[in-house]
Amino acid sequence: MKVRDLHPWTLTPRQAIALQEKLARKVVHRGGPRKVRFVAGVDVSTSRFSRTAWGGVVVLSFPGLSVVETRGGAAEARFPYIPGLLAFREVPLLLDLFARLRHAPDLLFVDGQGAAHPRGFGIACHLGLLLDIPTIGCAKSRLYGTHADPGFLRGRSAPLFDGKGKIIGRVVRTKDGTRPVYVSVGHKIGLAAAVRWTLACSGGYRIPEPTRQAHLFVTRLRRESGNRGRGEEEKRGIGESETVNR
DNA sequence: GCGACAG
DNA sequence: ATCTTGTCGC
Repeated sequence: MKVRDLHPWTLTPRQAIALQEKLARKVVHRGGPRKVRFVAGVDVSTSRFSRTAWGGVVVLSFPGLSVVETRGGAAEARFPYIPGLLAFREVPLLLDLFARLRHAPDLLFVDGQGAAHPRGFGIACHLGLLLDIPTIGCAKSRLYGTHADPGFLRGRSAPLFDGKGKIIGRVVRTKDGTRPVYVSVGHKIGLAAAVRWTLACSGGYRIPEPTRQAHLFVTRLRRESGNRGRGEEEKRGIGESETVNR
């Protein structure tokens, strides 16, 4: 039985919120990966003409940050995009892709929030909890919380506060002068470590390499497998690759 | 009631 | 996220 079979995905928004409140208590906001050999990134792209969603998982070596494996595919998104409930739309597809992965990531970057969420349970927490691995939520824009300007230079950051003065994440400048990214704890990692890993996995671009490679992969997958989407789902992943361990 | 609102 | 042409800056 696969992980997804243990989880009810066909929920109403109200039920989804109740589930988040329940699962949020199980998230671990401390620690971090001990030794990192593989870092992964995920991305999902949706069609405007149908409910088709293309997704991809890319595993990179660390500290080299070179791609060692890619898995991709398409499926029907069974839940609409609702701010705060993104996981219910993207996680099912991503779990299927992880089930086909040969390399087990030591750390995962998720394109979205972790604890910086209305109920402290963004998609990074959701994925981390179901996969039971350290995850970092690194979003391109804000969903929840308030903050000051982190400063112009790469490496600078500012705390992200919830409505009660509690720090739920950090706004991090990963590249001089570009818009900052929103970093928050996903699962099995602390905020300070999450920020350090984000910077350690960012090079000359604003987006951390794992997430950036996942986005590039999905864009390529979508282009090579014919766009559009309506009809046949469970499409094969094109351009998948793997590199034998060692 | 009005605005905010990951991807 | 998606769509879409040009354009501002290093």
